[in-house]
Amino acid sequence: MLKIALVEFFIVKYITKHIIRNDLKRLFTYRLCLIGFKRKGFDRLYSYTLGEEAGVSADQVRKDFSNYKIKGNKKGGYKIDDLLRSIDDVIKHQDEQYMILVGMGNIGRALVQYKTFKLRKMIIVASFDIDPSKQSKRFGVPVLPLEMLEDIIKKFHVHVAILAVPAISAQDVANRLIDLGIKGILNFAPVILKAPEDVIVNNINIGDELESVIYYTQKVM
Amino acid sequence: MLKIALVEFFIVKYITKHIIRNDLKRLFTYRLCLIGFKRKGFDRLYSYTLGEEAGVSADQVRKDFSNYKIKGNKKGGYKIDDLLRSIDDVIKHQDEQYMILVGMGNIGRALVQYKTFKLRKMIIVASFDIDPSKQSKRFGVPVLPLEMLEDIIKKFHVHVAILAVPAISAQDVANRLIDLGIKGILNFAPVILKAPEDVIVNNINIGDELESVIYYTQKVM
DNA sequence: TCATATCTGTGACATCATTCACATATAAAA
DNA sequence: TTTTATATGTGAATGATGTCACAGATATGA
Ligand SMILES: NC(=O)c1ccc[n+]([C@@H]2O[C@H](COP(=O)([O-])OP(=O)(O)OC[C@H]3O[C@@H](n4cnc5c(N)ncnc54)[C@H](O)[C@@H]3O)[C@@H](O)[C@H]2O)c1
Ligand SMILES: NC(=O)c1ccc[n+]([C@@H]2O[C@H](COP(=O)([O-])OP(=O)(O)OC[C@H]3O[C@@H](n4cnc5c(N)ncnc54)[C@H](O)[C@@H]3O)[C@@H](O)[C@H]2O)c1
Repeated sequence: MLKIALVEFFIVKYITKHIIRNDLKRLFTYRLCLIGFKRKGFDRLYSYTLGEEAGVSADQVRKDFSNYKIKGNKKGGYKIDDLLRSIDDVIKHQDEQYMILVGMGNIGRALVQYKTFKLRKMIIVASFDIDPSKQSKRFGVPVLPLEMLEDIIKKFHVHVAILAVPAISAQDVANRLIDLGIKGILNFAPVILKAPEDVIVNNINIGDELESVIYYTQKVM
Repeated sequence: MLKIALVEFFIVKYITKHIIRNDLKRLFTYRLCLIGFKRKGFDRLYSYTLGEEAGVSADQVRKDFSNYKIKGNKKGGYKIDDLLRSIDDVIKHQDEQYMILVGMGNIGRALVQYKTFKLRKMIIVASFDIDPSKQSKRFGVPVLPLEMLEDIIKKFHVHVAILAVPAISAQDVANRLIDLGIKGILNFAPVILKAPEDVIVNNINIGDELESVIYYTQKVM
C-alpha cells in the first residue's frame, strides 16, 4: 500500500512565485554598474555602455528606465549621479534599515561580518541563536537567546530578518518571526518557506545555484 | 568637462542574461520538495500537492513535466522515486562533481564547510587564497596558494569554481580560472563578471537579494 | 547660428511563459 | 467486471517580457 501525500492546509498560505521581479533585479544590477563607473571617474554614460556592463541590451536598459519614468538626455546619455538618485528613488532606498539575523552558524557568522550590508545602510542590530555557547558578543553584533526576539524587534522597529538556521527549524523560526511582526525574510535554508501574503520571503538556495552551474557546463561540453 | 564612459571592448564577450532559466530552477525546487515528502514517508503525490509545496500552480507543475517529457500516472499521480529519478536525469545529476573554491574569507570558509554540497555529490577538492596565513589545512579542505591552481584543476578535471574573493579582484581571478579551463563559475562578489560564451557565470548578489526584500516590505506597508 | 549625427523614449511587434480547458486514461469502488 | 470519479497531458488562449524601429530631441562641431 502506497502512502500518498495530499495537500496539507496551513494557517498561512503560500506566497506567489517570483517574488523578486527581473526588472527590479536589473535595477539593482544597473546601480552596481553605475557605482563601478563612478569609481572609475566617469560622470555620464550611454544606454549601450550600461547594457554592455550589465549584460543586457541597450534597448532593455532604456525600456526599463522608460517603465520607471527615469529620464536621460536625448543624445547626451545619462548623468550617473542623476541615474543613481532616480534608481534609489524607485527602490525606496532609505537611510537606515534595521534587521536581525537568526542562526549564528557558519553562514550566519559570515553574513554578520559582511561590511557591504552596512555600507548599503542595512544594519543587523542583533543576531540570535538557540545555542547558549554562541551567545557572546563577538562579531560586532550581540548574539542573543531567542527569548529576546520580541524586545529587539519592538525596540528597533525591525521588519526584515535573515534566516540562517538548519532547514529542519526554518519554518518554525519563520512562523515565530512572522508572529512578532516581521514582514520580510531572506532565507538561506534549503526549504520553500510558507508565509502569509503580506510577508515577503526570498529563498536563496546556494546548492541549487551551484548545481545549475554544473548543469550548464555539462550542456556546453 | 564631463567624462563619458564609452563601451569598453574586452577580449571576452559578456554572456547573455538569465543564465539560470526559471523552469530549470523550478525543477530544483520540485526535487527539494520531493525529498521533503519522501523523508515524511510518502511514496506518491499529485501535481497539486507538489504545486502547493513548491509555491506554484498545479498546471505549472504538469506543464513543466510535460515539457521535459516526464510522465506520471493518469489519475494515480506521480511516484516520488520515479519523479526524482526523472528530474535527476534532466539535470544530468552525476555521481561526483569536483570543484574548487577561491577566497577563504568569511563566506569562503562557510561554503567549504557546508555539508549539503557533499551530500549532493558536489565536492570541493581544494580551496585557494592569496594570503599565506590562510594556507593551512583546517576546514577539511587544503587551502593552497594560487600557483597550484593549474595542478589541481588538471589533476581532478575540475570544470566548476566558486569565487569568494573581494569584488576588486573577482574579474582577474575569473580570467585566470577561465584560462585554466574552468567552464562554470558561481560568483559571490558583487560584480557582473565577463566571460566568453562557453563559460557559464552565475552571479549571486546577496546584498541585492536582501535589499529587494526590503523593497517589497516597504511596498506592502 | 545652423546643420547634422547620434542617442533617447516609446509604441508596435515578437517571443516567451503561464493558465485554461478538456479529452484521455485509469485507480478505486461497487 | 463495470462504472465512475478524478488526475494527467497537452494544445489553445492569454498574459508578461523583451526586441525592434523610428520619431523626436539635442550635444557637438563647422
Ligand atoms: N554554510 C553554508 O555555506 C551554507 C550555504 C547555503 C545555505 N546554508 C544553509 O544555511 C543554514 C545554516 O547553515 P550553517 O552552515 O551555518 O549551519 P550551522 O549548523 O553551522 O549553523 C546553524 C546555526 O543555527 C543555530 N540554530 C539551530 N536551531 C535554531 C533555532 N531553532 N533557532 C535559532 N538558532 C538555531 C545553531 O545553533 C547553529 O549555530 C542551513 O539551513 C544551511 O542549509 C548554509
Ligand atoms: N561575507 C559575506 O557574508 C558575503 C556575502 C555576500 C557576498 N560576499 C562577497 O564575497 C566576497 C568575499 O567576501 P568575504 O566577506 O568572505 O571577504 P573576506 O575579506 O573575508 O575574504 C576574502 C578572501 O579572499 C582572499 N583574496 C583576496 N584577493 C585574492 C586573490 N586575488 N586571489 C585569491 N584570494 C584572494 C583574501 O585573502 C581573503 O581571505 C566578496 O566579494 C564579498 O563581497 C560576502
